[in-house]
Amino acid sequence: MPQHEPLPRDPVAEARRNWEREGWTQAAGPMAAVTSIMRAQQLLLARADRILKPFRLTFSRYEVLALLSFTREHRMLMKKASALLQVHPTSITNAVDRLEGAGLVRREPVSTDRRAVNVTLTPEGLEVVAQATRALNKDLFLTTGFEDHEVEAVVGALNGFRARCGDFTPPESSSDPRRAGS
Amino acid sequence: MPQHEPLPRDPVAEARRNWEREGWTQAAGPMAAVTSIMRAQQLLLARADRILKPFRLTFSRYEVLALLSFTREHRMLMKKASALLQVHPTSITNAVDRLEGAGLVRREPVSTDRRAVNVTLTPEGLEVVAQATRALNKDLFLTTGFEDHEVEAVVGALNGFRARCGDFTPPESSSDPRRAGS
DNA sequence: GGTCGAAAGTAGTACGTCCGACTATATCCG
DNA sequence: CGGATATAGTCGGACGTACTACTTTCGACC
Repeated sequence: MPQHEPLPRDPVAEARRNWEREGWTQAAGPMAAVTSIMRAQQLLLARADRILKPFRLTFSRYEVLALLSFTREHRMLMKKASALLQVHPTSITNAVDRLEGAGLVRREPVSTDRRAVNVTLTPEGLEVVAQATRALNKDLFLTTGFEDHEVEAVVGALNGFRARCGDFTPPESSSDPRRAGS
Repeated sequence: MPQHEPLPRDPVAEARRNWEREGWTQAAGPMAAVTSIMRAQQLLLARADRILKPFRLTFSRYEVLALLSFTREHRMLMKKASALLQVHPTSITNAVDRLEGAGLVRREPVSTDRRAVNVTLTPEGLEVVAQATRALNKDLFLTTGFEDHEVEAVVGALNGFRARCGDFTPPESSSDPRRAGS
């Protein structure tokens, strides 16, 4: 699936050695982690898009569908989708435009606020997202090769980072402060 | 820096609960890991681009400059840059177009192969990449908040994944088979 | 030596993302 | 009540990425 031949050596390790050679030893580890994340995301996104291609979906559009499918009424405000997916409102507009064109969602007015728009999953959309999820589970999530302890390590470490970056408010007081500890 | 308010709850944990509720327990962990990686990359890229903005650089263009800066002659074939950065040749063309426009690199013909093009760092480019690297070290890598053990966990786990995906050939025989061990 | 396939790079197109500007509506308050 | 401000969503543009198609050149084979 990568359009490139495998490299003879790990480019992340290479970069780390370069950093250490320049004396940036403190930054070398985090730099390697950041670079690993960037490259892994690139590989994951490419794989996901390839898996979703038969459904005429991209990963971004799949995320919108999946989000809707987990709501009671299969319906959500554009604004809320934008907030939950942490993307710019125009990205949601873009995704919904295409999903609506494909008949997988509908835009509906909101009676209590005429500025707002509800996005609703159509029956076709519900069917497609179910199939797409099965495909992703089978061909991506179940075959990443991540070991259980790696999953917890990655999720745990990135959890802390995301919380610090303001992705979400870490559960400090009430809810449940369990960490992804092994 | 995120253009959104922090969410009240962790969306990754939320998704994981949804997966488990549907009975996709095997896939739930890797799904959470993948989602974490996607979101972390989004946050990291946004931060990096913001840090690089004063230098009129994006992270992609910075990567090209950094790659060149670590070669002896500050020079590299387009093709090789494409392979090392694992991006499509057209992405390199795009990046080099803009870097050349900014006077940070030059395209030079290759005497032994008239199809090929060498990209060479200009003195301005060398200066800019040095400053940009200092900025990234200071404002991104040294402030990710990753603990040492988290760095090794993330790098190690993604290392395995990237090797399996064909990002690079894992060192199995000769070179140096040390893993990202603590 | 000539042909034919492969390789390096570029142009054009599609898509996703962000930003800034804009419209329409809602809300706050004086 | 009415103007100022804030909010929901969209439009146009910039940028990064990938894909396809194309040109030029290389190299290999007959």
